[in-house]
Parts: sequence; structure tokens; C-alpha cells
Amino acid sequence: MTRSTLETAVAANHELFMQTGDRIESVLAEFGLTPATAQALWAIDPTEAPPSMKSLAARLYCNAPNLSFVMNQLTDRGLVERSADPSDRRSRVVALTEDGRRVRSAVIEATLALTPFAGLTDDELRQLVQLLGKALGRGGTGGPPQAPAAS
Amino acid sequence: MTRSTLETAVAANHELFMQTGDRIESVLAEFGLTPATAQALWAIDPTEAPPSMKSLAARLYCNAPNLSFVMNQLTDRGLVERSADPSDRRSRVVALTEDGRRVRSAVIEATLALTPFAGLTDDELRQLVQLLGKALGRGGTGGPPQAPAAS
DNA sequence: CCAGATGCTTCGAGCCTCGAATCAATTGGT
DNA sequence: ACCAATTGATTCGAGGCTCGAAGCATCTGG
Repeated sequence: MTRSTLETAVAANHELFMQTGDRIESVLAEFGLTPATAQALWAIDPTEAPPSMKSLAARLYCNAPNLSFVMNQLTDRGLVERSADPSDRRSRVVALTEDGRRVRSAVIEATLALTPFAGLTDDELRQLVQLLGKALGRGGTGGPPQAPAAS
Repeated sequence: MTRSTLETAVAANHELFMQTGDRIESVLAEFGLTPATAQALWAIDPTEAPPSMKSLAARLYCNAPNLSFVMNQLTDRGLVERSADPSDRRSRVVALTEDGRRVRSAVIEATLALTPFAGLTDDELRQLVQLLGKALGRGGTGGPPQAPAAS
């Protein structure tokens, strides 16, 4: 192995990201989603408290204007709703609509069916999650999952 | 663990990609590179035969016009050179210039220093590369590395 | 009560990506 | 040898994505 293991890992991470995005592209289009809107939709976990624009932007590594733009598309599409945070009326929290929850589930479903990771066994996946989690600095086993996700 | 392991793996892979990109952003700017040009530069391995536009586009999951656009930036920047392929004069092969090789090395160096994967031990990295490689369908240990890389 | 800080949005600019059209070169059939 | 179809690359125009600057509303500290 001439390339360093670290370089290979970074390259493989990148490649898997690109391949996954490439494979779900047409599915997203069927739902009227773009990579950016799909990523944002995925990042809103309906089982958690609706995030503010600020926290969502941080989660997506984008700035506030960008998130406003993307959220406008999702609200136009009827998938999310913005409402004022009662405790701080400057802040707006974003929640999925009923339709938003359905589309989000469908997108995740399709992604899990198409991602190259689907070719790994359960044991391999658990090992992998362990290693990726450590790289992300999420402690041993049970750290709170706060990750966003695929484009 | 309430989320499926597969979903967690996809989310973690995505998160690592985004975090890496976020961390190297300022380094790329110092080299006058954008995410797209840096990715293309990385994808040209100087130890291999210069790829054609077509094969490079496939490697980067983009189409021909897009790659033309990105390559124009890299040639303007003096990092790559295009020349006609003698065996098929429709095709143009892309090669790094001396400066291109230097900048490419520096970008990779900076990325490896900043990526969250750097927090793993050698053993963990080897395990990880093994798993990612299997997901990518690259056989056991020695499959030919053909991956592109980070933005 | 006011000055500064904070959260969000709008606006304008630049970058990224794509489909359609075009040109040059190759390939295959006759 | 010729011509039609194919292929690789580029240009052009449109649209999507991302950002910094500016503006507005709200909160906080003094």
C-alpha cells in the first residue's frame, strides 16, 4: 500500500459520499427535492424538538442566509413549517409537516436501499459505526446521535 | 440504538465528509482553490497515466461541460495542462504541471492533518479502510485504488 | 430607557451544475 | 473510398447553491 492509510480512508469516505449522492439523485427528483433540500429535510429529526434556524445551520455547515433559502423551498413544497419560538421571538423553530415526515422517511428508506453500505453485514456495519463514531469524537457506544445526513 | 445501524453509518459518513470539507475550506482558499477545483486536483494522481476528460468526469460524478468548466479554472491557475491524446485526437488528457503537483500535495497534506479521521489509531484506520473498501466493492486487500477525493 | 448583541431575512454577487447545441475526430457499413 | 452514425470535448444559457453585507425585530445588560 503506497498511499497512507489515512489518505485512503479520506478518499474512501469521499467516494462513498459521492456514490450515495449519485445513486439517490433520481429518487430525490421524483420527490421534487434537490440535494440541498433533501439534506436539510434529513437533518430534521421528527422525534426530537424542532430545531431553530441557527442550530440547523450549524448542523448543515451552512450560514443563515443559505438555510433561509433552502427552508423557503421546503416550506413552498409544504414539507416544513416555521413558527416563532415563544421563549425567544427572534428565533424561529422548524418542524416537519405530516407530508414532510412521510417524504423524509421515504428518502431515508430509498437511501438505505441504494447506499453502497448496504452491502456490508450487520457485524461489519456495527464495527464501522463504532469507528466512524470515534472519528467524530462521539464517545464509546451510546453517545447522543446528532448527525445530519446524506445529500 | 433506535436508528438502524445502516442509517447511522450513512449519517456518520456524511457528517465526516462535511466536517472535513468545512475544516479545509480556509486552506483551499489560501491556494486559490474552490471545493470543486480542489476535488478535481486531488483526483488527478500524478503517479498514474494522465486521464482523459471523460474518465475524469466519471471519477468525479459530473458531466462533461462541468468538468470543462472546472479544468479551465485549473489551467488558468497554471496547475494542469490539457493535451491531445495521440491515439484518439478527439480525446484530451489532463496532466498536472510542476506547480500542480506541489499544490496537490500541499492540499492532501493539509487535509490529512485536519480530517477527523486523524484521531484514529493505525489499527483502527486499517480496519476502517478495509470496511469502506468492501462497501465500495473493492475486493479484499489489494484492489486497485481508483478513488477520487475530498472537497 | 438606551446601546449593543443576537436571530433571521432580503438582496446581490459569484460559484457550481446541467441540458442543448456545436465541432472535430473516429468507427462501421456499403 | 465514402457517408452516416457515434463519440469526446467545448461553448452557451439557465437554474441551483452559497456567501457577505445590510436591514429588521427582539433580547440583554447597564
